[in-house]
Amino acid sequence: MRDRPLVPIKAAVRRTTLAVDVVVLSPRVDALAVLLIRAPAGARERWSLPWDAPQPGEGLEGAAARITNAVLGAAPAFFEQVGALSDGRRHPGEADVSVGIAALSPSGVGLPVEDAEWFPLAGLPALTPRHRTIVDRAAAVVRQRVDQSPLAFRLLPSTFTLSDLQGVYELLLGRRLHKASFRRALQASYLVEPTDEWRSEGRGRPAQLFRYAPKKRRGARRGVRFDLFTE
Amino acid sequence: MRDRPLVPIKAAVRRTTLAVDVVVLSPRVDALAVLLIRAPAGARERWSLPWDAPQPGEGLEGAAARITNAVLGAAPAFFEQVGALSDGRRHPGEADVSVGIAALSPSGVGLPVEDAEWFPLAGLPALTPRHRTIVDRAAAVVRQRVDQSPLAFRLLPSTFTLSDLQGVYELLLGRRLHKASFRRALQASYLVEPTDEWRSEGRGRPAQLFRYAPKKRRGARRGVRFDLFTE
DNA sequence: GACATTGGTGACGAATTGTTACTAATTCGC
DNA sequence: GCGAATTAGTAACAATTCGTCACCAATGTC
Repeated sequence: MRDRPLVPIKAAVRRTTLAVDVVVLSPRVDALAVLLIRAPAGARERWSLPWDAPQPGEGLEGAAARITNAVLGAAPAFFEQVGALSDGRRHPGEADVSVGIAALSPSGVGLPVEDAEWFPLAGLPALTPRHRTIVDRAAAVVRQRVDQSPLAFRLLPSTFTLSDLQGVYELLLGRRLHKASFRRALQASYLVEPTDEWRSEGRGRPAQLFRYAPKKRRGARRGVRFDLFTE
Repeated sequence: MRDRPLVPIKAAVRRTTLAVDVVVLSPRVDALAVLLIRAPAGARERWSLPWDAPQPGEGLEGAAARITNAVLGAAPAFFEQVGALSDGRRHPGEADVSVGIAALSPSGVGLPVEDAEWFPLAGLPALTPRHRTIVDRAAAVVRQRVDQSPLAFRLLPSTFTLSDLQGVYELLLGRRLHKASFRRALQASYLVEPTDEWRSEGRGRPAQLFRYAPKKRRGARRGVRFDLFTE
């Protein structure tokens, strides 16, 4: 405690450069895909996440929506911040600070502009170190939020089959789920209600269509779980 | 898709003012407390979170450590980002963007400087709107991370009783836990190991001391839980 | 009509969880 | 010294949840 200032810190703002870096995720052909843009010639990495500085008066999520719209032609269906990074590592615009944002976009919505392309999450080209971190965190955040937020429903049309829904969950979580267990948990959650429509799609029995209709239920607070500590 | 630019966005950094706002949380007399600093005379709110702009070359967590040290005289035991806010709402330093950081400090470590004081989380004085949001999010983040991160152990000395540990969990979660269930879950988690020391503290049977010693265990991946959707 | 394919559910054993109730070791009051 | 109070620690039971298997239903294909 010797070298602590005797008076409270004198806080002062400083000017820094800030970037919003967006990880647009979308289900494409049975895998989650990330939207990347071609870097200008001469850059060390040939691809990067879409990014920009936020406009004055524009919120961070607003900037993410604008950026997604500029690259994909459609606003994302869901956002989640991934964290702010100021690690001094390389960024395409040499921004001092990056705010990473995960954005989810339903498949079939929007079309990438000429210099943008979908890449499967599992097979991305080289990115700047900071972008690489942001992508990894975005995937982790999505996996963590998928059962606490109606995120999966934003990737589906307003009515959908339970198999569709399970497919989205499997894509987002990156693993297979057991059909009976999935439906039982869904039943218990009161998140969907059946419509009286059915959809026949090729072979197999037609599936009933459901819609997202969350009902209030008392918070089921469990004991401590002591999940896997990643640290 | 009409009004979408025909070429990929030309990203450009802009200069903005950035603040790191720290929510220092610490167990004080059976409640979680937040460290606030007295605002300069004339400010609309009389108290605020400790904050500052990050120094050049200093990371965001580094800034949070420096700020905490300046106000408390001790570095925090744990950090977690709470998110970046650029909502245009009021901030003591009129920063364009705030990065909120939750910092945990063990009780009994450090001493607030003259113009700083602990307030119980449940009874805070008025803060600027942005600071109020950051505090609320910090509490939520801590509650969410407490069973995924060895955060509770950072608030305890290297050896502790299981009652101590349960008390910290209850403080962080803001609710009581059942003794037998807590211990069974802890047993199953292989996070602690007993020492051969015992501590007799006033009346009652002496308690065995434990230490934090996480053992590797295979990731227990469960099915989907469909937790409470807050949205 | 047999069969492949997809949708949907009942039911059973295993594992987990919430709770009660008990035993153990100590201090306090008298 | 001795019982009451207090805190630590655990066994055991009931209820619930979870993972899985097995099956039935409805459709298209041959």
